[in-house]
Amino acid sequence: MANTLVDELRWRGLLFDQTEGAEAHLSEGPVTAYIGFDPTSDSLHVGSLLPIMALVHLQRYGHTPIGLVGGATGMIGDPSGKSKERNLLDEKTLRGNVEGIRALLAKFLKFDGIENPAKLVNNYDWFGPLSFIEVLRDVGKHFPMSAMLGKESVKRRVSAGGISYTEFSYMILQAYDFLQLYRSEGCTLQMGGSDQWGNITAGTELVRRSADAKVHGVVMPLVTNASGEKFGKTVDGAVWLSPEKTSPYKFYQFWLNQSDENALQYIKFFTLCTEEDYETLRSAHLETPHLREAQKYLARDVTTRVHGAETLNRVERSTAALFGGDLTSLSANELEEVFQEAPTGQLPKTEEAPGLLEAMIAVGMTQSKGEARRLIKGGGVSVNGVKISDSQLKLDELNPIEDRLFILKKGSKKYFMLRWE
RNA sequence: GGAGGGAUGGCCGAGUGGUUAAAGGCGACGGGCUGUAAACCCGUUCUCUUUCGAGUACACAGGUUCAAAUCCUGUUCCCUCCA
Repeated sequence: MANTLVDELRWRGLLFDQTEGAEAHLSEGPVTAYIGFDPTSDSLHVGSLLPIMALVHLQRYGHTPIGLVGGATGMIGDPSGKSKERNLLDEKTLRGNVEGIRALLAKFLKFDGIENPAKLVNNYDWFGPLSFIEVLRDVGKHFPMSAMLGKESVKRRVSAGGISYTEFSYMILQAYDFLQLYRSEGCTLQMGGSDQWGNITAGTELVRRSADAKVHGVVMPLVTNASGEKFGKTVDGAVWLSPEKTSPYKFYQFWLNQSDENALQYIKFFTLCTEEDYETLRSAHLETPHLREAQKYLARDVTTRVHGAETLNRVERSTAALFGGDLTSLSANELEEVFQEAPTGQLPKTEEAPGLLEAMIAVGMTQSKGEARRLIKGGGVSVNGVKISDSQLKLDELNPIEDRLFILKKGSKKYFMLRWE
């Protein structure tokens, strides 16, 4: 372990910017720090993993981490990094989302049994009872218009077509969070992604002006892949942390399929790998890149932390069966277990067996028979591990497993399951 | 308010009466190579049809013509310039 939190963040490449004196402040002793999470969905996606890891690092270095869920700010919408005005969520939806986030954070942080237990707060608790008049009088007074208009997030939105008063006010709310946590918890540090810099400094300003205290901000880089695209988005959409939204199998595969460069970077970002172990792994990876040890390490580590060791085990067994293993060595029941996350279709056993083309449509592999035919012609389809070249085949000619199950494969890694019973 | 330009397949973009289901690019999908990678190479990419072929399609609604994405009229939407 590095000597201090800042050193730790630095070698991991997680230190993007910090307010003046932040590093000194952190080295003086344990501090209380917070990071905000946006509850616009009931699950966080992998993009939120970085701030979560930041809380974890805080706790490891003896600081007290506070996770703040924006029950109130989520109703407003942060204009940072957004090009459009957001839809507002109702209170009930938000409450549900907050609960989901609480459950998730519990997997990463210790909430009791140690000297610096993590805390979770919801800013709706203090914004709910607060009146508009109070905000304008006590908080708004400390915000010069010129400073607000000068914020990058505001400028970009104004020139991109406008911003509503509601979202314009967002920074005031986030700043007030900091003030509130400073007063009630002695919180002196806010962390976040670099897109939060404007909001964070709004907070340190507010605390300085209204409580006459020096508090700090530390921001982390935004995670992008090697080609600069936003991290965590795939063609199927975001990669979520909850198993209901993104299956553990897909989750594991997401990490496993990272490029060499990204994998090494992400190990520093998303695992607790020590610097020594990292260097060992890195040189091993550079020497034998085809073994993809970095990807495997990354996928195992993150999947275990998010979904648990048991789930990792299951996912790895599926992976072994799918890549390199022999499907037909498994029983129908085992296959159903392995492919429980694959798209599944069903066809009835009729007098005349349905054709393969129909089956492909039934499991959602293709939209039309023409497309199915072309795919077979191109050599992109296997059934129960056997590559198909004849699109006229009927199901009874394709050796159903235990006379009722087909595993269809499209391309090299997309699987579909067909029940024929 | 005045003048002009435009709307083509998931996206960009050729095409101004007949070999145009519509060039080219991107994306997507499949194959090869490989490490379940990157790069690269090849193929496919409206629907139905084994093939032949048929149907639908170039903003929308009509019209001219043997024949229209292409010409005409109206409608809707977008853009640029002037005031």
